[in-house]
Amino acid sequence: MHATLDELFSALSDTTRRKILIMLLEDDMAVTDVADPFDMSLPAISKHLNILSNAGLITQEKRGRVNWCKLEPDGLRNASVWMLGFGQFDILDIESLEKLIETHIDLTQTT
Amino acid sequence: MHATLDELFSALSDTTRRKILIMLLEDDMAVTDVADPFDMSLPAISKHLNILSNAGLITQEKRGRVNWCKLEPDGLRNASVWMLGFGQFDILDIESLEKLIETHIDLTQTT
DNA sequence: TCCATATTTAACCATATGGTTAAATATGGA
DNA sequence: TCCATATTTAACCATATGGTTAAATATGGA
Repeated sequence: MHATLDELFSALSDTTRRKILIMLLEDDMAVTDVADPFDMSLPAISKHLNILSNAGLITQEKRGRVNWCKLEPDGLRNASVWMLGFGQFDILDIESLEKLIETHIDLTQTT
Repeated sequence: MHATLDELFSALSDTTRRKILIMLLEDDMAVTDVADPFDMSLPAISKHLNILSNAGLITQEKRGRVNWCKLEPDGLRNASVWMLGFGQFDILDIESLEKLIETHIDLTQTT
């Protein structure tokens, strides 16, 4: 269940897989629909989805014939934590970060 | 000069390379000294350092016989930005994030 | 029952990756 | 000048990665 950092960063190191993640940010999708925008065979996409699953970045739930792919938001946590520990916040522009957090708090408080 | 996200995440996907980055967080180091704690040949380390260079995560400066390796703090920026865009801040614990920022501001203001 | 749809598995292939050892290169210093 | 030190380059190797096509599998629906 615990994906390693190797698996995580490795999963993120492919453009196709990052695109898939961004697509899934929008909504859950069936494998065939994930594959649609790519100029690549279905088995290739299927493999990419497996890699994302093993990295803990998505989960797949089979309902009937359809395998629904769902983003696993916790998946990035370990990579994020590593970057935090590494000191990414010395790098990022602090103002935009604070804005982001305010936005987040707003969103949290309206729930 | 511009490392791709593929190169960046790929460079981060190896434990040896992540360890090297953490070592360089401490101080600049010669190639031989970087290699020392690893149970691996010098050419292997040399290759890893090249990968880190190409990913923009370190720079190397040759002074005399010695090739000094230096962390490139901007290197992580693109990866960080991608993760931000991806919405990592919905994931992370906001309180600890705020503490981090306060710490950062303190550090910034004492300079 | 039988065909269509959704997806995975199997077998394969070319190239990339991460390591090795041996040799080459370049600088420092006696 | 000549040896030691620091590092890279070359040639090689086994395994991983990212793709392919063909076949298998499983469910849905007429």
